[in-house]
Amino acid sequence: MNGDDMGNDKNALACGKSLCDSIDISFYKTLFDPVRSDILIYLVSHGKKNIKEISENFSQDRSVISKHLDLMHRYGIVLKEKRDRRIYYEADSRFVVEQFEKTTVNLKKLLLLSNSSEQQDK
Amino acid sequence: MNGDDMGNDKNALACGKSLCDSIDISFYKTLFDPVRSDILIYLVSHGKKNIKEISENFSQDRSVISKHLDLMHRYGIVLKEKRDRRIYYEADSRFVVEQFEKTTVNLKKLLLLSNSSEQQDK
DNA sequence: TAAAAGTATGCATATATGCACACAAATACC
DNA sequence: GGTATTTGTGTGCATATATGCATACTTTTA
Repeated sequence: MNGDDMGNDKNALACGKSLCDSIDISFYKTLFDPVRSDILIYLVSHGKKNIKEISENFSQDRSVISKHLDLMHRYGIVLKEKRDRRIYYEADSRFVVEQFEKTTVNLKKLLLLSNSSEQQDK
Repeated sequence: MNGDDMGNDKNALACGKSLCDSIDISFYKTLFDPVRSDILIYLVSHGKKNIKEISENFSQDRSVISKHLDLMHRYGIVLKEKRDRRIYYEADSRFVVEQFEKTTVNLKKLLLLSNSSEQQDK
């Protein structure tokens, strides 16, 4: 980005919001990993499971699954619950769906906004 | 995934669909890259632009921007149109929004489906 | 004290990104 | 027409990030 055309020809970010601002990219990057999305589906269809149970159904090591779940938990994709010596994970389906709904609304605003001034592209 | 418990204790994929099946993960991985989402926003707010114009507004080299746009075009995020010696790219906002809407619907089916049979986890 | 469950660490590999440059194709200019 | 310039792409290399494995460690419980 050249400094000299900031403010008139503007860089992508100058004209309001960026996707990064209005959307939690990290959430989607976390969700759209093959292993993690498989874990999510596994949890959706099997209910609460601990890491040992999960890793027995995947080719990856316990330590790997543990890190994936930590990421997923950090972004709200799964819930964590300690019971006796185990930590049970559970898909937070409602939250995930809500994120998508929210993002869809934001995207409409962000992407279709300029339709009025730019409308019939061709 | 152990082969011996396929079909009873099931791996994540055995129990119906996976996220990968019903959702175009590559589309989202392509979209949720900082540079590419910035390019998308740039195109949304500036209309049709060629690679030279775009790369002048980003810090990356033309060749880098070219590759990003190629990826974006492959997944339908941008439209391509050749005019004289230039190739103009344009955000396909409608398509992007449609993808999100479709995915939201799929996710609801996929993630909230098991609510009835799963609510009492255990 | 031993086993189970989860996590942290170091290392190896895979993938993604970016740069610099060379190249191809189309056009502009003499 | 022939040459130079513009525009976009392909390639090789370097770096950054992500993923996975093996292992050691902590904590809890049997």
